[in-house]
Amino acid sequence: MAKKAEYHHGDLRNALLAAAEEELVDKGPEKFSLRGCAKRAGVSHAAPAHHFSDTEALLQALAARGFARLTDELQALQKTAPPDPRAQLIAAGVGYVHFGINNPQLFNLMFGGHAHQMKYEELQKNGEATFSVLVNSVAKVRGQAAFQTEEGWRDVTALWSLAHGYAQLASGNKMNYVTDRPFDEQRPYIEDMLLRIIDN
Amino acid sequence: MAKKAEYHHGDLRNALLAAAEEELVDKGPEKFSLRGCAKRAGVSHAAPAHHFSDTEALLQALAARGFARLTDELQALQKTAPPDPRAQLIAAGVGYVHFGINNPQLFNLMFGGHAHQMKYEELQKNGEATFSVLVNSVAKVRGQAAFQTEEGWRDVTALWSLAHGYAQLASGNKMNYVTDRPFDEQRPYIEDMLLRIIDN
DNA sequence: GTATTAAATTTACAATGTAAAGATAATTGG
DNA sequence: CCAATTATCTTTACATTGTAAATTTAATAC
Repeated sequence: MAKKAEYHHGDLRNALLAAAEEELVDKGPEKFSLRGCAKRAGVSHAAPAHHFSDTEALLQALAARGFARLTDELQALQKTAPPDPRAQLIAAGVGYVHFGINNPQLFNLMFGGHAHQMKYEELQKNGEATFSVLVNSVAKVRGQAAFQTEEGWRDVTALWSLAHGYAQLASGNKMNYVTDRPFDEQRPYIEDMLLRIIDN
Repeated sequence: MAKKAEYHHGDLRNALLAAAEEELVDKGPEKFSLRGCAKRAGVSHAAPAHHFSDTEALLQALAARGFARLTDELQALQKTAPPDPRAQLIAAGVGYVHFGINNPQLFNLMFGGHAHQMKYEELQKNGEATFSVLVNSVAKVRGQAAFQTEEGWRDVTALWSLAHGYAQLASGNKMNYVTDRPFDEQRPYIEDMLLRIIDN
């Protein structure tokens, strides 16, 4: 529990993850630098090596953390939402979009990589946890038996795709005609889109 | 029209763009290197500077080219599809997904950046051209008057979001439960999802 | 309290992006 | 047709980066 800058940081791993997110947010994925993260955390440039095998490992850990945070946010939103299944599902969908719009760089990191599944299982696991929030919400609307047919999976796929696509297009400034507006004005449109799928 | 390796390449700009795509595809966005592109094109590592101000400019030009190719593919698909408006729209939507799945790194480059709009207007322009294929297709289904109300824009937003989200989730290995199958097996599901939105 | 281990630093090096200066080919104007 | 100019590419140079190795310092274990 050291306060001053000392030889042993105490919690450098987490500090580096926080620093990496800052670095990512204000320098962008291209200009991102490991040495920059170390500087932000107040340690030498080689210190990260003791906690992350290389830059990629740090970024993947950050992505994994992003999924964990997204899962938490969705669950928190569902707790404050009305308990009926449709409202719960809408809460998750809107929360998903909200997260993407508010964390564009992190969101992109989380979904930008390819073929990293095997290598970083924590990332895989946390991603699946997020996914299961959605799946469970659909199950509560459609009934558990839905997933014995393929229709339940189609619902999940369509809902997830819709929310995800909107989130990325919005956060990437590809739909300025709608995303120039504050989020609370977008919310009814998002809800409407999601409901169109739920209500077939 | 020189064949042998000579001092003046003749068409280095295009050769570099082709090299950059190769480099991106088989090294990935992290390990991507400008010097690697130069080597692939068979020129010195400083040659690219005469055609692109920096690495970012090369990547943005590649993204712009990606949008141009996507637009072409969509229009080509629409020419072979049945002429009725719904089939035309479906062709564009399915083609969009197909492009994303077959060009995951390029697709990600095209949609991964942020705040580059002002700087690289060709990218902006080509992106809008792709977008207009979708908009026009929706207009032909709904009637031109649709865009005087907000409902037409909602259709566009929902369709685009759905296609885009599916494409990215699929190409990022986040939906293996469906994307492990060959594309022709996915096609009817994709069409079904798009139709669900078109048919309200 | 010493030995061992963990956590950080310092040093070193190869790879990269980019700038500057030089070399070579293409083009232009007479 | 030839000199001069311009465009295109190379060579050289340098700061930044990622990562490995050796070293130092603190924490832990016996």
